[in-house]
Amino acid sequence: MRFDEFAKRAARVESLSGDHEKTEEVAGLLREADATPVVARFVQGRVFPAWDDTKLDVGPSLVYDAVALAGGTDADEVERRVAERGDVGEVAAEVGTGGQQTFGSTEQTVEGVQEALRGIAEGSGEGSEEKKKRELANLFMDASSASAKYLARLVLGEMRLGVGEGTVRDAVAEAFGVDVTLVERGIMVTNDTGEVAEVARDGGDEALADLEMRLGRPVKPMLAQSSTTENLFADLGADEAVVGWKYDGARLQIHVGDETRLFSRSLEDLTDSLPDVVEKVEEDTEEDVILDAEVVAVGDDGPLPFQDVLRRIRRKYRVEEMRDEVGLEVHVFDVLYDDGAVIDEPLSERRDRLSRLVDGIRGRSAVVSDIDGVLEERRAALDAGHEGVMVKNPGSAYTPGSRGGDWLKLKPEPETLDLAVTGGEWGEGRRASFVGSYLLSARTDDGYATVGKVATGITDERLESLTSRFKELIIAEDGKEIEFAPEVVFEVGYEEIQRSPVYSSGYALRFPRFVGVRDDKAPEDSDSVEKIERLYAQDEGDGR
DNA sequence: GTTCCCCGATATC
DNA sequence: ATCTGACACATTCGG
DNA sequence: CCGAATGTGTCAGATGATATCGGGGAAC
Repeated sequence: MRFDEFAKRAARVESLSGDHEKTEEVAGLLREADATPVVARFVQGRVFPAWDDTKLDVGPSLVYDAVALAGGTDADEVERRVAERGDVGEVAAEVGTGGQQTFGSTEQTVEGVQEALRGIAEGSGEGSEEKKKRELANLFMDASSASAKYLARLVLGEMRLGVGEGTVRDAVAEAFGVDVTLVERGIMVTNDTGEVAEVARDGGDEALADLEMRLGRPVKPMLAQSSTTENLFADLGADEAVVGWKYDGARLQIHVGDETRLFSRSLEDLTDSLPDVVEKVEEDTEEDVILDAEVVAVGDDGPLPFQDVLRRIRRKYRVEEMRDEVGLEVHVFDVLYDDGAVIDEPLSERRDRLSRLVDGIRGRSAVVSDIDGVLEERRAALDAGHEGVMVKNPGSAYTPGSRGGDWLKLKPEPETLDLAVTGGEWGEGRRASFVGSYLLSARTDDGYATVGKVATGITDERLESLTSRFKELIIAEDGKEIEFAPEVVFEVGYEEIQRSPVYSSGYALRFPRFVGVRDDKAPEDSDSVEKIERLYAQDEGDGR
């Protein structure tokens, strides 16, 4: 299939609004394309399957350069236009064709594009960035304007077609007349919609059924939903619950076979950066199992901030030194494979199984039958400096990648601060015509110091009214960045205060969200850096 | 010619 | 991570 | 009893802080 044809079809998918229509359109595309696996990935904005460690290493900046090179402008001009239009794709489409004519006429195929991108991904070493730019620019020059649009989006991983894994799953089933459940299982096990589409096309239901969970091949971890103490048992739909401590670390899927492999939440192989974890696991476990766990950083006085975990995972250099500086603890809380997949067993059985398989590195959990039991565990977890608890349905299976009501997380109510808005940034995509995020500052003795930004928690309607209000307060603009006169105060919710190497106050909010405008407050009445300092110190004292 | 720093990309939450 | 919004589908409400 | 209103689940998209790695280029 020519990439140009793919681009036209993609445009059609994008224009549809109903899920069913989209699914049908994607199904048609999969059926007609000879390069089924490639198309199945491209349609989701993926070039490589999730398990593939190949990275394009191409981001917005490099794309602007390449588009500029192809279109004979400069990167600043491209960036300016992207800020205006809110979409790289559209700018690429315009620039590459001078607004009118198709530049090249090379019949680039979908597979050809994939090959070219693989080539780009593989480049490294001196001069490689320049080479990437040139190769990308060549792709743009060979592309029609429709192609350029989707090519730009593809390399950035944002197709914006409204198509995700669920749509592709249904489309594969429809396109090749196979069972959706088998497709879903296949995707779960392979983590590659491309491969599953091909298997479905060539071998039907039978071939799909042969795909199985295997040691060394990671599976997406099961996810949780947020809940509240009031709704907990109703959300769970059970009268008993398995309550486990929730640790502030990184998710780890541990495969113990001939060798031990560690995978992250997004299926990245983390083994080489965590030799101490491998040792601990091998001391405590038997072979041929897959475990689900969380790693946390620990010091002499209990758990360390999440930032310390980040200093360990994915590290390539000075791994041995760091292992002494930032200690790690593993807390295993589930088992997915024990000489064969056990994900369909109910949690209560897997929990028993787990207690037979591991001992020292098992995370703490208890079975309770009322909210008081849950709160008791949460108190204990918080006192020990951890994040809260996970509450799980004892009868539930392990459903990889899904965020159903079987696992619930219970975090403390978010704290709130009143902060002055001193800046902002123009948005992208559907926020293109709005200020998409706001810079927050806390009071100091002689002015304001920044503590982070907020962007989430704002309704579309509010986004619009805020934008017109803040337009009046613009002092300066630089690219997409805006400076505002400090007049408006936002109430902002957050999870935690952390030390910041970036913001001038020296602190930043973790998971900030917009709660409301404090029209009753002037910026001089906003919260101070001193208060933030105090809150930070207090958190530290609270057993962490 | 080396070393150091900046910044973009990619990952964690 | 967080949040909003769009849609599909199931359940309840109101006449 | 039927159509409208309401609730629930799933998905997509737009955005937060932060750490490391790698390439490029300035400083030495």
